[in-house]
Amino acid sequence: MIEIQRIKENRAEVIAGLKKRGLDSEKDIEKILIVDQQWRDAKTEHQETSANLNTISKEVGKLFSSGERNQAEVLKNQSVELKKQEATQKTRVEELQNQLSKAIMALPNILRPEVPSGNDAEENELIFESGSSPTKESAPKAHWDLAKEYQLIDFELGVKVTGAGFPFYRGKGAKLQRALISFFLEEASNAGYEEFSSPLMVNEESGMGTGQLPDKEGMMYHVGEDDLYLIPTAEVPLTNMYRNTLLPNDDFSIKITGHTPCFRREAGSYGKDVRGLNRLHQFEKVEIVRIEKPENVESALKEMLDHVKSLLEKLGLQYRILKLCGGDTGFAASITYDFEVYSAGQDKWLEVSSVSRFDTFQSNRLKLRYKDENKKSKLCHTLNGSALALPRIVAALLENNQSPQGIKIPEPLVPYTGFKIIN
RNA sequence: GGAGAAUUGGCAGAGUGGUCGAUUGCGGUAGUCUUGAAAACUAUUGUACCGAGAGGUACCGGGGGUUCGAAUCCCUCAUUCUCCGCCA
Repeated sequence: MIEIQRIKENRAEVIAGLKKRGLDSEKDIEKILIVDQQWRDAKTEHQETSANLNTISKEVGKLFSSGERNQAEVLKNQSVELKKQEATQKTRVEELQNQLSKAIMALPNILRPEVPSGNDAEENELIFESGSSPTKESAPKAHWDLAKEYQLIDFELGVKVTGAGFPFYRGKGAKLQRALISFFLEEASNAGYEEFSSPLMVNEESGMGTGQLPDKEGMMYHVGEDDLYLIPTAEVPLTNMYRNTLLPNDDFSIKITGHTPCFRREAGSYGKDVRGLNRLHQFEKVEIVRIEKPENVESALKEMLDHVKSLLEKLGLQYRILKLCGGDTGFAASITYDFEVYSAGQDKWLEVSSVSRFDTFQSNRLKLRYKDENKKSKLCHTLNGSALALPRIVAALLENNQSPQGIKIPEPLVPYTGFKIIN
């Protein structure tokens, strides 16, 4: 949620920031400012009436206790009218308030100046590309064939038991997955992130806090009977731990990590994009989350990017980094960097991490604040990133490390898998 | 799932219809005293919002209601604890 203060003070900048998303927000902004003013006026008026009412009530109390019944009755009758007025004003304030917050909630985050303009993934900006794939095969196989050949993943079994997009991992496939999770968590720990194991379902308030609700309701599985949502990413529980929090000073830099399965409905996906491990309804991911004061955000972001880079390098994967253009950047983010690994068998780039800063967009919804050096409350900044999402990493490892002898496990991963090759 | 008890400021804990945003203790902050510290004493110490300001409004688990007036009465939901049932 954009801060109303920001809209008021930097109207042009806000409109420009939204324009980069292809949004013509001028009229919406205009309306927000009008409703905001109406709300303020109504609120002031209502408060005055309340103050009057309070004064009268106290007066009545005094008269009663000093025995002046008649006088008290007169005042009581007076207050009846005022009370009606107060109720009407209150309703109006609430209406305006709702209208206002709805309008503001509907606005996506303002993009940072360095975000390139553009409509879709085609126009993302390539900012880094690493070396080449280690595979020596002239016609490398796709991971779904390799998974079958070595009995690592069983897609059909998943369809039988649950449905498409819920595969079984088995044998060395399951172990590889477990090894990757441990490896990523350990790397995050070493980088100073505190590990959490979180709930996998969240309530509606949490969905609101990080911005999945109300805008992207359809992405999450909803358990109707208990009104809970299966998390689409660990970001939701990890960030919402800090909902309604006022940090006591500005001496903080919160770094948390966690592994969770992620559940996504992925309605409307089809074709080769969903083949094999490319897009699943349930997948494992290790997430890193940071809560920072504004001064530290830039360096935190760089640190996170370096962290993800180092993971991919340790795994020996060919990868590239994209700075997403306006049209491709998510609702809540002010800037996003995507990491993609090269998948030799499919000759395709697969997204394995998305590192974003949200500025105060989430913390405003979350009411996550800190006291600055002048003891004033200010909104924290939040950032998060995948480090990393598993299935596509598995896909890339299988495809890039294949050889006639089998699939070679990258050196740093061997202590976690307990085997060096899948054959 | 059933029965009972509870939920008050950073913590502990008073308060059952009328200057209660809330007694008190601890803690925090500032000061006095001290060479320094401790102790003692004094003062201060919640959050959000409206208002140019003076000031005002709201908040005693959440929501609703009764009343001129609610922390206090009523309804409802949530959470915690105890007992029973069930269970990894």
